[in-house]
Amino acid sequence: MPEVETIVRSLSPHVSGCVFERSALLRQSALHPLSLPLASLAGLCVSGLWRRGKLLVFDLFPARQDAGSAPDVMIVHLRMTGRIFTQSANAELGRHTRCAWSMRRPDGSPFQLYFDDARTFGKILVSGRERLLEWKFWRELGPEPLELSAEGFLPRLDSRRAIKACLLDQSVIAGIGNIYADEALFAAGINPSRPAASLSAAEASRLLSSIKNIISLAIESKGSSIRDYRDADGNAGAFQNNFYAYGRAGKECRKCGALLEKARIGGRTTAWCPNCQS
DNA sequence: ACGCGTGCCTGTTGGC
DNA sequence: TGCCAACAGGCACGCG
Repeated sequence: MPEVETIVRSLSPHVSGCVFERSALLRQSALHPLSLPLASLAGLCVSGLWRRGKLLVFDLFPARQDAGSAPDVMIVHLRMTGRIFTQSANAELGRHTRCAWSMRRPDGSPFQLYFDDARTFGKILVSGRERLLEWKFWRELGPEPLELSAEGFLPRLDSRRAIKACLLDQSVIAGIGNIYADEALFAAGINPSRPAASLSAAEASRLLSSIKNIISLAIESKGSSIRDYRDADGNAGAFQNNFYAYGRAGKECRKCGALLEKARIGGRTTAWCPNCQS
């Protein structure tokens, strides 16, 4: 999510106020099954770019004659290896380019918007706002962590699942991936295997504070670049240098020196300090 | 209703 | 050096 937030900030100046002309879908599976055809974007203007959880949302200005049937939003989910960036109008496609949009700036100059995705997990969804509610994932997406209160968070943890699994569940809380789940649990001193419902109100409050703190710091660092992630200008993030838990299994804890442990929790590789997290 | 395991997908890594 | 299995992970889906 800090990566998506960084992409919103870096891509927005390049696409805001620009108009879609042609779309080239190079990999059919990149289009979400609920999406309208990409051809429906033609003539629409990007009136804003924002983020909801890990989803990148393009607001589309209904500038066409047939505005009644025109989509008013395009959502891009980059998943792990997706990248989105602008290119010159005559640029060649990359090996992993899944979609390319020909666009025009307010001054009339042409350019392209590329969606590259090596592992092809990412999705594009063009839709009207009402139709969007047919998308279960969107409908049930949990609250934004930075806007969530401790009182709102606690009842969402009423589950026998491991707290780590709950943090990764986008309907519990939006935007937390494997990296930030491990980091937040470490910062809060909470063992990732604990049943979510076993957390006291004080612990849940501490965890939420840690989530907000970690996410804010990661956004300030422009995200974490393990390997693939780059922002819309091609820049890597720096938060990977601040990891205490993620990817550090078998290494010494940066706080107490104990060896970090590793297990699969919530279906994901998890690292934690057996001494600092209980 | 809930919680868990598996599949999707391809580039990278590490063991033999 | 080359080969290949394991691994990375966000989410959909099916099972018990």
